[in-house]
Amino acid sequence: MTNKINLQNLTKSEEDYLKAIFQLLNDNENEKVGNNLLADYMSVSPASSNNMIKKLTSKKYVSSKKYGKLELTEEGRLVAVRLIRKHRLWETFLYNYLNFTWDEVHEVAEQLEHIKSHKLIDELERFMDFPAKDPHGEFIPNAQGDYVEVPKVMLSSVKEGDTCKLVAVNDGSVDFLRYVSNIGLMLSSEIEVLEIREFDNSLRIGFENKEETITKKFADNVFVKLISK
Amino acid sequence: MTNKINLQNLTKSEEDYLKAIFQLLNDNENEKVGNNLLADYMSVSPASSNNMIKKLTSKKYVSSKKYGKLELTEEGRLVAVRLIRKHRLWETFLYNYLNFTWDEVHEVAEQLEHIKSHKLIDELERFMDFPAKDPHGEFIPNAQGDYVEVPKVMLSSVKEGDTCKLVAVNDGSVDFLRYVSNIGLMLSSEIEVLEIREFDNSLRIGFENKEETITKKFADNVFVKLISK
DNA sequence: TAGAAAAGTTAGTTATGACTAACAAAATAA
DNA sequence: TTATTTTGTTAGTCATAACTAACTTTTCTA
Repeated sequence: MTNKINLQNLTKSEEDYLKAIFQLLNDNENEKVGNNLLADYMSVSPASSNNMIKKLTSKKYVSSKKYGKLELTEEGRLVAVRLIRKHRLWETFLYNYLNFTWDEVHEVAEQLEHIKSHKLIDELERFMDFPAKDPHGEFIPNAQGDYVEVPKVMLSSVKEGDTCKLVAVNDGSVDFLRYVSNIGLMLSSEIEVLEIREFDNSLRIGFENKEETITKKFADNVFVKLISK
Repeated sequence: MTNKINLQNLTKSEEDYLKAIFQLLNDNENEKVGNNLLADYMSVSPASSNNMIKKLTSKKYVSSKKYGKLELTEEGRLVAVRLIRKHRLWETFLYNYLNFTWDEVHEVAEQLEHIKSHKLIDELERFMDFPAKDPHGEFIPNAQGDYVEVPKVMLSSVKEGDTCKLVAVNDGSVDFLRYVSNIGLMLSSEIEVLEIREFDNSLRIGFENKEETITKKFADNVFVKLISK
């Protein structure tokens, strides 16, 4: 009888849930991550996710109390980070070697990340010469499970010519949110800063074949992550 | 209401069974392929495989009658060949690019073959510049589903220096079978023909770090497939 | 050709991971 | 602070794909 947890013997479903919990905890650093949020993220009923939470809690990958918030144990976190590592390495492979486009990589990587073989993923990483970031600009965790987030910065601090991805907006005002979506920007939009006008600090930005001029105040309220190859 | 069969919507299990039936039909060209053989090959109980046969028959991938022999429909054959195509392309990738050895490739390819993406496999094939054979020397079927077997030849007809794989023995005599296994040869053994002595047509062969001398009569009763890169 | 062995089938059970419907607890608002 | 909404839980059902045990059909063999 051993108390060592076998990280290999998880079902595809269990893996998907652990990754989802990790992502939700990361994306909602301060707010509570609960069952309904998870159910929504996984596109299942709250009953289904509640079942899985119980299972993962009894298997010591998740720590949760009745009606309480969700957290991952050290083992659960490791499983999730390894999945993200695999996902990002495969996305990089598909994008750099197999002519996949930015928007095609995710769906296939979602399948490939569940392939069980340490050698496969480590050799794939070596074959690609240890890439630091995936096609979306996110850091690829190493084999030890070290996870680093690309820092979130204000759009107004991005340099001319750089490309970035919209990850959050300052949601203080409803007007502002409506303004953002009217322009056509949304979460994950890829934005290129075409020109910065020193006169009034306004920015000319390009995204999805459109161009717009935005004010410094607007750019101060939009948060992005830099994408670099 | 359409009568077109969706080749994409099969479970991993259904795919595995279809591939197994295809392999068994190929390996036992004349003999009857039935439920027990399939169960054995899949390492499940006859009840389980019988269930799946019914399901695949109702879905028109398999044609079978009660207590009768198994056959694949055209759709079933196509599913199986596409799986074999994927399996062999992945094996080739693992072997040629990711430092996998001959005996490591199968297990991982067994998982990778179930990834659903036409683009993935066609681009992988292009990336490797359309390889004709996999690391085991088997032909890789094309995207249209054309399947060609590497011909089975007598070991006595293999040229000096060539490498081949044992695929069958002439099983007329129990003595001979015992002789073969005593030497240490078995199905799938990789055999290199080191020397052919013209004096008595005996062969010096190497396999799994061993060397043996065999007679022409012995070599006439061992069937192999040539392996070429 | 009758009886035994092998091959195939059916019935009923189990685990996983979905679902709906009904209910309980917590959080928010009046 | 009570009422209402949101969030979380439980009970019971379904499909997939495995299992065992019992049974039937077919095929061998004496």
